[in-house]
Amino acid sequence: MLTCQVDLPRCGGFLARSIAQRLHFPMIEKNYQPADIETRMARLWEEAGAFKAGRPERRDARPFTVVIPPPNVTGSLHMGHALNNTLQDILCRFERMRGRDVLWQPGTDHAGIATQMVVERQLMERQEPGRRDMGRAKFLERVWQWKAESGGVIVNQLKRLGASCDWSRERFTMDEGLSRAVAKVFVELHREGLIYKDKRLVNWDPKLLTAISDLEVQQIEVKGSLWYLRYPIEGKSFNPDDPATFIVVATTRPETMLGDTAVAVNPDDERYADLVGKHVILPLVGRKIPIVADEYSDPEKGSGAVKVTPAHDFNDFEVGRRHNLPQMSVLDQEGCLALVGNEDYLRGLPEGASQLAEELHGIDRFAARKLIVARLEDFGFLERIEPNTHMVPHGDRSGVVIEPYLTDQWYVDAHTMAQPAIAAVRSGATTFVPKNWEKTYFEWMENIQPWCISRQLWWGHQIPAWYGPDGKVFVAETEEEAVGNALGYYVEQEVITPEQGDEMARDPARREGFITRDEDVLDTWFSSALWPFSTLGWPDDETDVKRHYPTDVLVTGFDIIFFWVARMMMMGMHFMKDVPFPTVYIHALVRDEKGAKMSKSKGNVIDPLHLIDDYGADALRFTLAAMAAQGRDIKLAPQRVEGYRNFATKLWNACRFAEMNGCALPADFDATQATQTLNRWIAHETVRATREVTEAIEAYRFNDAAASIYRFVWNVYCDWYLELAKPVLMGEEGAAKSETRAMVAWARDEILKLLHPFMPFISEELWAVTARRDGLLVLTEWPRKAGLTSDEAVLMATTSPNDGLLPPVLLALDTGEFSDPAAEAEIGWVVDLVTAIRSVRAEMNVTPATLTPLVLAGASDETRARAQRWNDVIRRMARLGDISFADRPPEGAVQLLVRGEVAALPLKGVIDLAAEKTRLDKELAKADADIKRVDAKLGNEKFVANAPEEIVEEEKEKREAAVARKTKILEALERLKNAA
RNA sequence: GGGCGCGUAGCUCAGCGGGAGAGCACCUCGUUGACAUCGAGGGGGUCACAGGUUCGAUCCCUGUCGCGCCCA
Repeated sequence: MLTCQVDLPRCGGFLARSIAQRLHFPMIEKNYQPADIETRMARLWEEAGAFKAGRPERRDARPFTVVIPPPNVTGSLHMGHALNNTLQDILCRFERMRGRDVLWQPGTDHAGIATQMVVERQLMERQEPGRRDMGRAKFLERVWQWKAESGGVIVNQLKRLGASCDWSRERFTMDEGLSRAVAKVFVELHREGLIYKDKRLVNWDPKLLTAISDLEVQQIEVKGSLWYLRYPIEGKSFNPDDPATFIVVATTRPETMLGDTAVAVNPDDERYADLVGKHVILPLVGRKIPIVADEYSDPEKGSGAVKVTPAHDFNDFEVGRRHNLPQMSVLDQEGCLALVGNEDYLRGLPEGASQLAEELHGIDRFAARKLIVARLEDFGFLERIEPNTHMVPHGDRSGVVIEPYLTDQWYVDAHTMAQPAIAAVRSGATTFVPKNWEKTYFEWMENIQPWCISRQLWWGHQIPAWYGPDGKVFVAETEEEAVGNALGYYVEQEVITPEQGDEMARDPARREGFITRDEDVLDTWFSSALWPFSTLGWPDDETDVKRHYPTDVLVTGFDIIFFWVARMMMMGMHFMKDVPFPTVYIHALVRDEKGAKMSKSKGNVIDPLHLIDDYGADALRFTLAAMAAQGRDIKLAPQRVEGYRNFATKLWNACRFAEMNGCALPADFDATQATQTLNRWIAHETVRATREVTEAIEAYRFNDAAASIYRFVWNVYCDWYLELAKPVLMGEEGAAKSETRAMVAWARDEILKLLHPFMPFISEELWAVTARRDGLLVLTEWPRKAGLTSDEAVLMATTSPNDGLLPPVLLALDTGEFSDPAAEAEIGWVVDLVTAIRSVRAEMNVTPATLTPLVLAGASDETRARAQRWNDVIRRMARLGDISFADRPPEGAVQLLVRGEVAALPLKGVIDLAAEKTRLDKELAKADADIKRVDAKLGNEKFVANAPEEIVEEEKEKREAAVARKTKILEALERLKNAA
């Protein structure tokens, strides 16, 4: 314990420093240097294993579990990560200090497409053989190699941000355990019929050559055209000038006309009523196709007739199904016309059609569009072209136009799996914060489509399905099992002999070409969906699943509610029979200061690492927390970060001040037992701040929590408490001084605790250098709300959320015995008096060097006593000469109203009497306006009758105060007149 | 077309049934014993618009206008 017998400031820095050194803790450096602190504190936490879950002393504590939204292994920290992880870290550090056994589960996502693209690009840049030339095995080796070398960048960046994850438990979606979870889930869902293979239209990416899910498609508005084509009616001699010989169809995709298998008109469209059931001859191709009636065709749009191309359009696919139309692909994987050798296309075509096929074969879809339109025009089939702005699907990764494409893919029956997930949110088992996101969730879940989970990529979890020579599929968790099943089956079917079966089972080379594995991999989000339990060891070891599932809260952005949250809900409900988290906190998107989404192409990306370099991780974190109000996007201006860096500096200097004044906390100090009014006041304010910060974090109101601690530190502790304490700290030794020193240190320590979740680095550093400590701040107990007994605190830390032992009273306690209205009244008076004097001095242009006297006129005994007690402080802070008392204010003095009494500054000769009259007139007008407004209310019978009693009481008090004020102002004006 | 959200001080944003707030910017003053990364003071808003509910509306409801996002 440090009790300084020496008056440190008078001895100067040197002595203070040497005393501190003898007491074995370092002095606070003169300047706040975030970079230096961050490195050292990070190391300290690491060495102490501070973030480890399952610390022995917390074995019996209630766990608090959060799984990180795994960043892409290719990623680097952007503002969204910074926000997301800051908020999670605030919660984790907060609960850790509250005694919980915190597991913040970190890890990264293999990010199938993104990672494969990165490595492919690298191969290209190095002019090495491409993926296909290299072969699957070798390519995958390269990806793993890349992952080992540069895959961990983002993890280190998260550490720089201060993320208190249990890094010893870092997982990767493709590590062995998680891969086993993926296989098991696939096999079980397949067995239950919830995963199946189907041939239907998918969103095909012609650049990446893979199917993608609906969610990976972005609809982008494109200025295109609407082409009006004339399709000749069968049996009539086509004449471009005779509308009776053709039907006009409007299309945005003329190049797919080669694959048309019908023309559709609306059944209610009278214009075409007599054509339904007849046929048209497809221009250029010569194929005879029917005219069908279908609701899909909108009479208002285009010509009212549409061509139907079931293999290249999602709507047409449905129309085709309803009318039993053939599905005819005319494009290949890369979006080029595929006509030569295309049996579906060539079947039944007239002589000469193959010539067209040869001419157009292999041409890219967009070039083909031009060619086909030109050719249609040549023959009079093109009626006109209209400009047309419409939505065109684009791949979110490749950026190219997506092609609806007919292929075999694996699907999850999302509709069935969504039902329990919907019910869980309906019942409140999981709630969204803010609540309005539930609507978005329901909207999507209730209209969910089959989820295409297969990808024609190499990097990812290869689908655990094997095919026999007849295409029969064998799904199993391991190759051994699948092959066993397959060989058994074919032996039984007498396709092979038992001896052949044995050989194939023993030697993979022998079964090559007989049994082959599905080449495709799973959608990255398939493994992400298992994250809340796969990272806990499922299915191999359920110990941690039992302790940590369901997790406590998920913190994420709204942009991945569909991608991730919804799918975790489905998988969690299915495999764990419970929600993955009772609360989903959805935070905003971080935008640039103009509100634009940050993107590389716009060049408006603010790099969080640069902000950390410039202002420190603490300042960035505090900024993000302070701006994370629910329900609004964050427009980030770097200036805000600078402001919060200044806040850190302010705190730094306040701690230096405390140190220079020998402020230290005696071991047995009890803040509630303070005797000095000022000290009782700051204890009261500290408890209030504690309550505000605690309740705000509990309610996920990060901005309120940040605002509370900011205001308390700067506008209460620094601006008033330390200033008011100065005369005591500079004065004679004694009980008052000792208590004040202790209280300065106590409040400082409470501040460091409250601030820690937001600014972990500087708070930990200051914790270390301001006193000898038993342990790190990160593991120090959070200040309890007043009235919370230690038994209750223990209960809170050890009770599990579902056992109903947590009494509601713990969640809403007031300041209880810490409240001290008397202290508030006295310090409030000092604050008001000083503020009023400062204000009028500035207004009257009194230079700071001028020490004016103060006369308290007609002061009550209480005011006289207060003025004497606070004489030094008031004089120093308000730049006064001396303070005296009188029955009436002296003539020609400026008269201020402070809590109903007159404080006069005799400034005769210093001030401009006319200006003072103007000032008083203004105040008089204000008082009159107040009285008038209140009178209007109180004069309203309905108000008095209907308004709550306390509101009416309040209004009456306001009126009395305003009237009293007015009286004093009138008196002041009167005296002013006499002085003139 | 459907859904969600937002229009509050010059800027970025809190507040959300009972007298308009913060930070930054701006203006004035300041080498006061932690801090100029600071201190003191100040100016600045018919809370988008129009109706309605209410004793009372920036706040609740309806509509209009403007902006953003998501889904078709």
